[in-house]
Amino acid sequence: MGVSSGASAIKNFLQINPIADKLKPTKAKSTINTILAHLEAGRLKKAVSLLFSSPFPFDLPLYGHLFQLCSANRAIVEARKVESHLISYYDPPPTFLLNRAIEAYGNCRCVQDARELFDEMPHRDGGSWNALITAYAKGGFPREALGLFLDMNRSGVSPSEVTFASVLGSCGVLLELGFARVVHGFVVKLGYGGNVILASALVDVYGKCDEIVDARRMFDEIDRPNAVSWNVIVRRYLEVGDERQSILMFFQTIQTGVRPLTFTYSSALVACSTRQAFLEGIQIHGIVIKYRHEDDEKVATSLIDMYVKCNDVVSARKIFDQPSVKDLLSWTSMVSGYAMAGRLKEAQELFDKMPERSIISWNAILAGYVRFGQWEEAQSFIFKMRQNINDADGVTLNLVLNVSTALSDIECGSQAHAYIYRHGFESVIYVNNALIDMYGKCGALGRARICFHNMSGQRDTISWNSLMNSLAQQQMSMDVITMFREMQKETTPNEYTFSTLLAACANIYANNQGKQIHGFMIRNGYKIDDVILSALLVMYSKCGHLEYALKVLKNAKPGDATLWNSMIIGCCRHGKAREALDLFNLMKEIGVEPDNVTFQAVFNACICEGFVDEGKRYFDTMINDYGITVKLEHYECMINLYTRYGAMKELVKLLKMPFKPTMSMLTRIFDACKVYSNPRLAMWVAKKLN
DNA sequence: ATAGGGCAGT
Repeated sequence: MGVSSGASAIKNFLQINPIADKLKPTKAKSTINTILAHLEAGRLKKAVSLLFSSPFPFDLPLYGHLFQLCSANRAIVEARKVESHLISYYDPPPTFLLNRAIEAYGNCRCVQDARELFDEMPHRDGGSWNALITAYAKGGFPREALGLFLDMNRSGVSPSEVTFASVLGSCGVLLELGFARVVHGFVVKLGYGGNVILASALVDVYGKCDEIVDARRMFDEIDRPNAVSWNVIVRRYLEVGDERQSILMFFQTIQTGVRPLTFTYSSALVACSTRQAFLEGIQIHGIVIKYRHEDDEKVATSLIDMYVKCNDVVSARKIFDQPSVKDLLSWTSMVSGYAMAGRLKEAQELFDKMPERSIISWNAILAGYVRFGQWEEAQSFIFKMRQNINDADGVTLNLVLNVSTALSDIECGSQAHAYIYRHGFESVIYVNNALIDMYGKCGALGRARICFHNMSGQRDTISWNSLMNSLAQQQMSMDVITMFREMQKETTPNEYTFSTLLAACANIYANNQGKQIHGFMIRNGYKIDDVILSALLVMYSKCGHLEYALKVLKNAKPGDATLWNSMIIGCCRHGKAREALDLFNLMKEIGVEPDNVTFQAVFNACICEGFVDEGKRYFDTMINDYGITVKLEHYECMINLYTRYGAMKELVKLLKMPFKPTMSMLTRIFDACKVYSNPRLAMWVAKKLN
């Protein structure tokens, strides 16, 4: 605002004061005392109505005082009365008081009143612009606030620090990065660069606009960041997904000696939860205690949640048991803690004790049953939910659909579908995706397709994956490959897409397509994780490209038997039994622990090549050296091996197994008895068959 | 004048 407008305010004051003095009778003295008494007692309404009914002007400071109180109490009617009184007895009214009036209207969220007064006032100064811009910014009209800022500059009034604060706030809401940069230049040019509040506001805008590097640069320029500055940088790091930096900045806050805001703990603790940073979480807990923030409900809930997410339910419970921190959210947090740890009985018990429950509390329990595959319990819980609350949200429906899918209960799924339709959850993408998944996995591909088509225009990668996955499971491999082409016109595939796609290629031995997909992934920089590696290996080995499969195996991190199993099975399938056994020996050398599937594959290799003695040795090794429990499948392999190559003595010994021989085993043995003429064993089999 | 938190699923 500068000197000139300040001077004009004083000039106004001097001009009108003599008039006011002339009009002020003794009666005013007693009235003003009554008004002050009302104000003292907090009776703003009475004070204003007395003012309003007094047909004479009062001292200017009284108006200022009244406007401020109207602001604080959001008393719009009173604010209008005070303004009306002021302009009736002072012509022109002093600008600084009208500015207070604009502020009051702004705080009452009556932008229209603020604007009208601003337009009608005889003299405007910088304060008037500030008041109006702030009114718009706070009133939820950030766009208009920015427009006014431009008008202000055009009219030659120079913005103050206060203006910039409001304007930067509005830039943050609108994610107006370009505007913010211009304002930043302005701030520096006018010499406000050292203002902590403005600098913090800039950190905030840059962070909100995802320009976290600029945000940090700005932050580092602040000489003495205050608690808000630290809060902003911790929060912004969290929201761009850099939890590590968020935590680091929190600890720097402490090192600088700044007492964190309670909000800041929440951000830092959420960061710990996401990263499962247990040790850091404990340290933050210590700081919470040091600064006596442990009784804050929100801080406590964040702590509980941090412990829960770091799998320390006991510590979570200790905080929860402190008397002052129990509210709906901490209850729910604790219940969810037990549920997610698989301690569903304890979760249920605590849930039953809750003084009140939200839909989130209900969902927490249901989510526990779903996560741990307790489908029957989940189903009866859903039933209980229906009886107790007449409410479901997107998460509930998603969970209900998961249960339906797992139980192949298309009836339950269709009921959920009807609910979704009636309550308008069709616009929720992940609910729709769950529907596609449910119908697809229940075998109702037609209905899955209908859901898929109904959400055209709002489909995401998961929608495509769901349908493709169901198609692949039902051997419609060509459709999967066709859909992949369609998919790329609309959205981007992810790792999950490729594992489905590669499985489909493997199913129909489409190794050319498989190879193309592999190349596509490499060219487009997709992460080749364990799941993809396994899918690639299965695809190559199934299609007989054993050399490619081997390359994949070499690139995988050692130690995972599954990949080796696929490789060994692939060798067997293509008549390379010797290589299969070499691989097994290599596995041993490298130190990869074989599992029961590995041995099944090894036995199959022996069957292919007629390695009877070797097969027997591997069988003994499995039991004696690896301590693997012999499963029926292993006996099946060995019986297959011995019968095919007439190792009747070994066969008889093997039949002392702890399983009842299956029908297919018995027929196989019986046939072998005929070929290798073993009437005694044949009799034994015949007896079993009867 | 700046910021403005915590619980359910994906």
